[in-house]
Amino acid sequence: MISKSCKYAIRACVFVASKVNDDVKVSMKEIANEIEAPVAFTGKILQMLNKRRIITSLKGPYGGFYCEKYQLETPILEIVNAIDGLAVFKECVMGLHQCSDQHPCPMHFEYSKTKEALMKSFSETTIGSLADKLIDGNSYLTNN
Amino acid sequence: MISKSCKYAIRACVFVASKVNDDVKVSMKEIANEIEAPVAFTGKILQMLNKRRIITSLKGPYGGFYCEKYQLETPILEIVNAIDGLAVFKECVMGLHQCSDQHPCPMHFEYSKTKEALMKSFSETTIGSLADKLIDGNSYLTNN
DNA sequence: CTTAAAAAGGATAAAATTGTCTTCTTATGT
DNA sequence: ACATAAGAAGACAATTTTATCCTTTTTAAG
Ligand code: FES
Ligand code: FES
Repeated sequence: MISKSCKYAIRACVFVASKVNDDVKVSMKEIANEIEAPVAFTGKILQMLNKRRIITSLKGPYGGFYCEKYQLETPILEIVNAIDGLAVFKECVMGLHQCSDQHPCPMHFEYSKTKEALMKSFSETTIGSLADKLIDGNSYLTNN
Repeated sequence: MISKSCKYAIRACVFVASKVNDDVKVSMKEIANEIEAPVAFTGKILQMLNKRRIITSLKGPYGGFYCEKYQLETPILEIVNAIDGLAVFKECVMGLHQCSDQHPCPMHFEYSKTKEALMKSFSETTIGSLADKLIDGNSYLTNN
């Protein structure tokens, strides 16, 4: 569905966002530890997210990653777009080069509804709303 | 969403199934050509599908691949299972090792509904029904 | 029985994704 | 200014997925 990198990215964003009220920055290491990903690889992902202004980074001592208020409103769709692109929501299930009502594959009319729904759901869910669920203790970011 | 191999597999099955009334066998080459995949790679995929009895093969001159009547009832889900496994329908969107109501990630309750719906749709759609849509001319297997 | 056509199987290779290591840059406190 | 702590960046390595090539086996027709 979505790539491993993208899953790391979503978890990282939600984790960082969940710290916004504590007004602390979290380091690459802390994030990598939380999301159970290799540190250096986590770094790469955080870099991309920072470039896209999905999270914010600050170098130097006492530096790290954090979310600005406006960034809490970022839809999860933007994370997916930043890491994997939007192909998963647009491509044909059967691999035709174009997915369209005009030249549909046999699964198109059944399947494209689900794709749309999925994309809508990803675009309406914000990083902040997921962080809130975490904070409320209704859900988890780590295994066990 | 699903792998390139799996897309090839679905298209291959539907193509083979669409020939069932003509009572002909189709060769690896013909299939590869139709689904726009490399011949040898198509061979590997057809091999797996044959092993799982999703399609049937016959070696030798006048040999090739075909669908037996009962195979038309095979759900698309079985093709996905044969090539990619069912992980896409079961795994956590955010990458937790287990997806469950007891230990949900923040996206779980929103997302797992869609996953279920998708899996249901894949399990209720048969190879034969897709082949029929092709035959009716309502849909296409090739680009352009 | 021989020949030939086709799929099966195994070994390799290319490309994409995921992961690692080292050096460079920036910010902070003294 | 200096030392240090952190992310940024680039080169490289491992793994997985996709693709190729060659040989073997099976089958049908003559
Ligand atoms: S054309 Fe295949 S899903 Fe739209
Ligand atoms: S736990 Fe993440 S989708 Fe179910």
